[in-house]
Amino acid sequence: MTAPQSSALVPQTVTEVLERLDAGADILPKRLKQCALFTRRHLHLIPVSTVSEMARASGVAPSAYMRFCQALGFSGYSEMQGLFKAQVTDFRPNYQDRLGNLRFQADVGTGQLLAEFAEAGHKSLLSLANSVTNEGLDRIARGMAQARVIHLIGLRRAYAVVSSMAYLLDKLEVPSSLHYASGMLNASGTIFEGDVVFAASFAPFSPETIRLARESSDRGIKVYGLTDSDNCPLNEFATEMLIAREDEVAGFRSLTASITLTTTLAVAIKAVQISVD
Amino acid sequence: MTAPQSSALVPQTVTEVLERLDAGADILPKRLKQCALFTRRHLHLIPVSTVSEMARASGVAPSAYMRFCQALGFSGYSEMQGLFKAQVTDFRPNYQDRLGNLRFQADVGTGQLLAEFAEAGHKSLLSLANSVTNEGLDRIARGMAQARVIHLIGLRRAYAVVSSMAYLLDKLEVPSSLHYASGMLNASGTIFEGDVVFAASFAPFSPETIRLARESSDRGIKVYGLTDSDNCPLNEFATEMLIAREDEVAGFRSLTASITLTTTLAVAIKAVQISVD
DNA sequence: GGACTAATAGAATAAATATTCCATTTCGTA
DNA sequence: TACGAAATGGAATATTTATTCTATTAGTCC
Repeated sequence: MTAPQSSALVPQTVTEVLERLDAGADILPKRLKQCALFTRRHLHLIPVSTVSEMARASGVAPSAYMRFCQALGFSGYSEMQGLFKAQVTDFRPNYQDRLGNLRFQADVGTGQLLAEFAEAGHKSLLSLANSVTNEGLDRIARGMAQARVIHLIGLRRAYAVVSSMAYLLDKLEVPSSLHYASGMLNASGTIFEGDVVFAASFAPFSPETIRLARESSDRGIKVYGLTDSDNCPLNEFATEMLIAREDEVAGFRSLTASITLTTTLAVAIKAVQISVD
Repeated sequence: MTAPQSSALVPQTVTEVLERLDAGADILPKRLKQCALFTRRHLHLIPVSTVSEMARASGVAPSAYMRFCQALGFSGYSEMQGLFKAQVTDFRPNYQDRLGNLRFQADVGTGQLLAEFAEAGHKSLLSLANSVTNEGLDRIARGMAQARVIHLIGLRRAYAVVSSMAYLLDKLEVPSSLHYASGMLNASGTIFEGDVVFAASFAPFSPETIRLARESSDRGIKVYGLTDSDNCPLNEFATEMLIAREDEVAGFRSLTASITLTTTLAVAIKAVQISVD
């Protein structure tokens, strides 16, 4: 009469589901085992998929997947999906209330904070796509692609940006050199004609970054700059500038736009080099 | 006769939806503006919610939310939801030849490349909001807030992530220490009881990061981890794990989700410390 | 302040989806 | 190999959910 009660009560947490999944892997019949195997590896699909989709992806009939859910202790797919959807929905703090200024307050949930930073990220990316021109980025990519070595400079908040760029350029086998603070005093001795400098500096601008970039420029080295502000000192002598503005949350900025831009630039540089061959 | 064609063609990307959302905020009628406002802040709910749920959460009737979707250019809610479901579904495509893709990209132009990385960023942020739970992040923030010193470990692609975190924690006056590759052999001598380790490791996982984290764990130090994959070795012994999946463009990933997450975490840690005082 | 237009909410309908049922196949056992 | 029990896939049904329609309300222009 009632549904198969193979394993007692219905799972209340994702962890419980995982346990039953692992336990069932041995005892379940063929088709149901397929379901367990696929589901185990694609848990993230559950909240956004229909039974038919999960069934097809597992290589079984919808009715088989149905029986699989029941073997796990659920009444059906809907109940199981509900558990996984809750995982996502859970996030939602309080609907209608407007954000306001979230200062450091105990009652501001961490999830809300993540939502704010994600939101800021979306805005930053939109603003980036609107402010950086195709031509400008293209000119810079072409300019930098011709360099013997690309020298990367960036301190404080900009350091993560240039270091990620250094990693990517290295993987792409584009010769580059990352300048650390400690080595910067005499670093200009390692920069030669035919090289280019890529300097990232956000307000308030680190004097050391500016100085090394300016010295290089004075010696005829091409300097490309990345900043977040119109009045960056690099403007005075840089061959070309990029601007990436980051939206802020409670006074803090992520690096979403900057790193997206430098990642693009690194790949574009390699693309130019390949297309020239 | 046909559905309202208020804004030309149907949006094909998350970026386009966001743009129309922002544009519409001014010109839309009252109820539809409510939809836009709520939706803008809760994009991650779309793939797992029904029209009725989105409508109720926005404070409007289902039919109003329906008209909202059409005002955005979609035929209805299902079409819009389809676009967002695809973000979480189409994740791991096929590992293709990177250079082959690059050659293709070179033809398309640098601006197109930036648009694609921006789009990937939007997707990654959505996926982040989908997969990280409020409670998990909160537990980690509380756990790390109690540390005497936070030790940050990350190599290769993860290095930029932890170094940006180090900068931010320093600004927030949260004691932390960034471990470089060169100092890692004897680094565990600097990690004491009462400290915590935050290790970031993306596939393929650097053995050095894993080893230092494991050694610390063996000595009773709490280890928190950040990765991009379900089968990260840190899983075996970490107190708690965070997962940030990055969408890729032609085989390359930015760090959008990871840095957004660690930025949030850093601020949350400080918030917890302040609220305890 | 009245007439027109746009917008709205709720009810009606259409479509998609979950769930069950049952004839058939497969598998283990004697 | 023959028997029974379990498992399976496809079709039928029930339920949920999206979408459209329409009467009513709110807003605007003259």
